[in-house]
Amino acid sequence: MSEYQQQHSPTAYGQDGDALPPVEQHAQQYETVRNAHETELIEDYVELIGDLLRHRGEARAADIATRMAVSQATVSKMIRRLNELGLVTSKPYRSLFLTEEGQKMAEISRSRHDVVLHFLRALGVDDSTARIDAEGMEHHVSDKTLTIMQRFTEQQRT
Amino acid sequence: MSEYQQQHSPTAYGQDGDALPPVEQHAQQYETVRNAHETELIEDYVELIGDLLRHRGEARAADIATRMAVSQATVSKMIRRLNELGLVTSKPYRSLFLTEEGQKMAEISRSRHDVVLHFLRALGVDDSTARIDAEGMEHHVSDKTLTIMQRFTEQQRT
DNA sequence: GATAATTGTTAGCCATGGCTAAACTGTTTA
DNA sequence: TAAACAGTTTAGCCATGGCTAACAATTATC
Repeated sequence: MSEYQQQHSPTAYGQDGDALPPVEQHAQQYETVRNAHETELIEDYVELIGDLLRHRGEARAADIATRMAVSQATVSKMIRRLNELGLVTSKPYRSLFLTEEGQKMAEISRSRHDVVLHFLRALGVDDSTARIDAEGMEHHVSDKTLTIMQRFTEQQRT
Repeated sequence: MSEYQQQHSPTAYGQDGDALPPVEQHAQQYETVRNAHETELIEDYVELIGDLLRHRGEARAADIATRMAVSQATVSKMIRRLNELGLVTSKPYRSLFLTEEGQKMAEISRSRHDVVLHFLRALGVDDSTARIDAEGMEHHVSDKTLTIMQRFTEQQRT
C-alpha cells in the first residue's frame, strides 16, 4: 500500500472540497455507480415498455428498437433477458407485457424519472436539455436526494 | 412501424409530463446516455489519477485499484487503454502521469464533479450521499445544466 | 545480499450490450 | 391463395470491463 495512512480528522473533511475521500468511502462511491450501471439498462427497457403499454396499449419490439435507436436484434436479445429475470412475459411475435414485478419496477423508474425531470425544469433547465439529462441522471440519484428534489420542485411551484 | 403517427402539437408537449417524447427526441436521449457511458469510466480513471497526483504526488496502480475497489489486473488493463488513448504515460513499476490531453480531461471532469457535488450540498443533501450521487451524476449533466447548478450554488452561498 | 512482501503484468475466463446477416412468422394485398 | 412485406428471432461476431491465477519485477527487511 503506497498511500499514506488516512488522517482521521473528521472536521477537516467536508469543509475541504479538495481532499480525497477516505479510501473506503471512495471505493463505495465507485461501487455504487457500477451497481447502478448493471440495473440501469434493464430499468430503461422496463420503463419504456411500461410507457408504451400505457400510451399505446401495446409494446412491440420494433417500437422499442426505434425509440432506443438500437437494432431489433438487440431488443430481441434483451427481451429474452427480461423474460429470464421475470420482468416481462412475451409470446413470440406478440406484444410484450410486464409481470407484477416488472410493473413495480416500471412504476418506480417512471416516478424517479419524473421527479428528476420536473426538478430540472423547476431549476430552470429547458425542456429538451432536461429530458436528456434526466434520462442519464435518474439511475444515479439516491432516494434521499430524490426527496429533496421533490420538495424543491413543489416549493418552486407555489 | 406499428406506432401511430406522431401528432405535431407543440403546445401539448412539455405541459403533459405523461406524453411520450417524439421518437427522434426519445432516441436521442438514449443515445446520449449510451455515449456518456463509453467515456464515463475513462474519465473516472483520469480524474482519479489527477486527484492522486495532486494530493499524493504520485498515482500508483495499486492505489487506483484500492480506491476503485477493483482488481489490480483490471487497473493494469485499463492503464494500457489510457496509454493507447494518449491520456497517460506510464513506465512499468513507476507512477503514472497524465499527458497534456489527460490533464485537460482530468481538469474538466474534476470541475464538473465539483460543481455537481457543491450543488447537491447547497440543495441540502448530506455530504456522504452527495458524494455518491455526484459520482454517478457527473457524467450525465449537460453544460447548460451545470451552469445553472453553479449559479444556484452561488446564490445559496450568499 | 538473500528473502519476503508488495506491486505490476499477462493470460485467459465470463457477462453484457452492441452489431449484421440470414431465417422464420405473420399479415396484407395483388 | 401466393407473394411481398413487416416484424421477430437466431446465429455469430466484436469491444468493454470485470475477474482469478500465475508469473515478474521492484522494494523492503532481516
